[in-house]
Formats: sequence, structure tokens, C-alpha cells
Amino acid sequence: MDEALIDGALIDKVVNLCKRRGFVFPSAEIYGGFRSTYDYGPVGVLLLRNVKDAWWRSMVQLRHDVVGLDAAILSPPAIWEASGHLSNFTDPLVDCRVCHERFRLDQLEDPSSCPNCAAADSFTEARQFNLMFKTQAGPVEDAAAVAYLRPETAQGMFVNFKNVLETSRKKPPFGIAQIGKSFRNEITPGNFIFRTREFEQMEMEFFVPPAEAEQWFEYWLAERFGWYVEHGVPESALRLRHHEADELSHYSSATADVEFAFPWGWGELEGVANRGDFDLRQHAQASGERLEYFDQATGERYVPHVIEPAAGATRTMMAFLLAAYDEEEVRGETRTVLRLHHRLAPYKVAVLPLSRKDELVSTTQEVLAGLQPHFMCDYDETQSIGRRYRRQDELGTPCCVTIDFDTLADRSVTVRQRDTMDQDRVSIDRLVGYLQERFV
RNA sequence: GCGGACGUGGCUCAGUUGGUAGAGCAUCACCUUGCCAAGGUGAGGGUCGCGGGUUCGAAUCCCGUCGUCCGCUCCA
Repeated sequence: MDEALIDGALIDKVVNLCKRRGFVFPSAEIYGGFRSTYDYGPVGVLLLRNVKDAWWRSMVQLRHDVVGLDAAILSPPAIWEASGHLSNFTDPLVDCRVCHERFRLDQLEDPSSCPNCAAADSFTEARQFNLMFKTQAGPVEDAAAVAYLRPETAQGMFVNFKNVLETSRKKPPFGIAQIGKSFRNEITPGNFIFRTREFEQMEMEFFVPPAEAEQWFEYWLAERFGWYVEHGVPESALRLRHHEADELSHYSSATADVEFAFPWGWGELEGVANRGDFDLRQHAQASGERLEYFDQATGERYVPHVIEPAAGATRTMMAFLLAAYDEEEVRGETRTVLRLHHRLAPYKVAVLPLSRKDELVSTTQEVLAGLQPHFMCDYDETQSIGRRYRRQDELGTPCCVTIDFDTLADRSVTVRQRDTMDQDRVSIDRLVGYLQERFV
């Protein structure tokens, strides 16, 4: 890995900034916290939403061959039996009391001797680690009403394959996209919001004729890699990693990850998998429905293969924060700046009166009201103008609009750029257009 | 879950051999200032993660628990 990207202090600075400025709070803090859960504060919710919107924009809005979906989180066991998650998401694990290593019981050649330290009978009792969250549907505990929180959003697309096919006038190659929460009882969550038990995914299942699977796999790999670059992650902090045959998940015939250079090492942001026809066949068999496509033109009937780009929204937000974090010296002071892509920035514009004089404040609020229908805006009248600029730098706000005493006479304002600290004088009438040109 | 480290106001930390808590920054108010974290005055905010124990007395000692970080395992 690039040495320059390994900065252990960076993660602390970003976590600190998240807490200080209202991006991310540990959940249930007043009760001592609740492991692996985080709450997104006033600016964090904006950033996370912008990450998801940017994904949806490129995946659904700018394409004609992908449609959206929002499926239920609560789901019946049948889905997870068919998908293979009920059998594959459960591992019997043992710990060695001598060397403190952990092993999967089913992968041990000799279940009584530790392969790492050769100690005999040193294992703890095997415990089942089921990664699925189990609950019951209905107020009375009853085995017949077992339900699961989905461990991935993907099955929602497979289960709705027929519904979407029949209502959307799409035919392969086409995709179904979904953003939503998933839940996994991770054995070891951690690294801030990188691995949490409750997390948000951005997944798309792209259904293609079997013969085209390989080329679409390559297409989506390049497409998704480019998305991170387009939104400001330097290519040097990204890499593609193809999975070895023995690390493929149970449903995949080929997988490659888009990885980001996190301070602790390379970590997956998104996996692009060739799921073949595994899921549609499994659900067809389990449900008795025909989940296939009949091509009128060729008279051919087939089960489409699936290419799946699956990204983590919350960890992607974290990667964007890490990539955007910057400190620079200005007049002997350290300026902290989040150089976020404008599409991701929580606020696009901060509207500031130069001082708190009544006539400036009232004019500022008029300007604010004119901008709010177009942009997410912040308003700040406290303390000096310099301090307020630095505050907005820490939030990643790309532009600050300042109303001063000249504004009262000439109806123009100062627009200050986050990245360069340059200032422009812009008339209030042209302000919306001026900003829109910069936020395409 | 196992091993190790840690847990004091929003943040970063200080608290001497146990005697019922401090600083800087931040926040808020007023004044001042008029384009890059200026200054003045003042205010709010902590039963020292939580529970129990030892003690005349615990942030300081002991036990438990919750949480954080590192390693093992996980993969969006």
C-alpha cells in the first residue's frame, strides 16, 4: 500500500470531527452506548443521504436499463432457506484457550487439538454463530411466526423478479436497484462505522443473457470503480481485487472488490459478483414459480444470469470522509477542510451576515430564503466571519455567501470558495444561477 | 466470545501516598470587531461509563457489568 495513505491518526481525527460537528454519534450514548450501532446527526444524515442519492443518480436516474425497488426488511424463513443463507451464514466456532486463536469447527482436521499451538483439549465448547437476526412476526412468540431481518437486500430483487419484469417493460439486460438497511450478527464489528451489525446497502441486480455475463461483469467493475473516482476518491486510494476461488461466497462464481485504503489497511467498499443463475433457480425451485425470461425475438427461454454490484453506504460515507479530510497551514493556523465533492457535501451553501447588525441580518434572511428552494443551506450569524468560514470548511460546505454593507447598496454578495478561499462578487439576482453552474 | 489496553464536563486532557473535581478548546449571553478560527466580561455544563464492595471517607483500592481500541474470525 502507498505509505502516504497509512495514517493512523487520520481515523481519530475523522471520528473526532464526526462527534464534534454532528456527523455521527455512538448510539444510546446516555445509557452507556450500544455496541456496533451509530446515529447520524444533523450533518451526517445529509452526507449519508447525499451518498445514497449520488448512487441512485448514477444507477437509476442516468440510465434507462435499471429500475428501483424498496423491499421489506422483515422476511419469512423460506426466502433464506432458498437463498442458502440459513445454512451458509451459520458457523460453529471454537476458541483455543492456550493461543487465543479462533477456528471454525467444521474446518478442523482434528477437533481435539489446536493446529496453531498444538495444545490438546484446549478448545472452548463450540458455539453457533448465526449471522442472521431472528425475530418473530406477531405479538405471540410462536415457532410458526419466525421471521428474519434481511442480511442483504439482494433477495428482494430476486423475489420480485417477475413483478418487475411484468410491470416495467424491461428485458435483459436490465437491472433492479435498491438502497436499504441490512442486518448481520457480525462476530466482531468495529472500525467505527466500517463494520456494524445494522448497516445500509446499495445493491443492484443486473439480469443478463447467460452468454453476456462475463462482459457485463467487467463492465460493472469498471463502472463502479469510476463512480468513486468521479466523487472525489483519488485512484491511488482505490484498488480492484479479484477473489480467489476458495474465498467466493456460496452464491458467486466470480467476485471482485473495490477496496479503499483505510488507515488500518485495504477494506472493501463494494463487491461486484457474478451470481450466475443461482438465485433465480433456487427461488424458482423453492417457490414453484417460473423465474425465467422468454425472448420473443429469438423464441428462446432462459434463466438470466445476474451481475451484482453491492456497496455499503455507511462505509462508503466513511471512505469519502477519510479521503476528503485535509489540514493545511494558513497564516500559522491549521485549517481543517473536508474537500467533499459538492454532490456529497451536507450543505451546498452557507449564508452569513458579515455582522449581526439588524439590516444585514434581515437582508441575509431574504437571500437565504431565495436559495433554500434550490440548495441545502446553512445559516450562521455567531462570532467572527473568519471563524464561520473555518466552521463551514470543517463541514465541507463548498460555498459561503456573505452579505455585507455594500450589499445594501449594490445588491451583490461575496461568494467564498472552500477549496481556494477565493472570493467572487455576485449580484443577488444571478446568485442561484452562479451556484448551479458550480454544482452540476 | 478469548487475550491485551483503556473509559474524568461537547472535544483533548490534568488530578500528587484514597479526603466528596480542574485547565485549554468548544457552546451560550452581552460588548467590541467588519472578509478568513481577533479581544473583553460573564454564564451553562461533570454524582469522574454503570452497579456493588472495602473504608470514617473513593475519580483514586477490589469485584461485576457496559462501552471503546488492537489481535483472532468476519466481508457491504
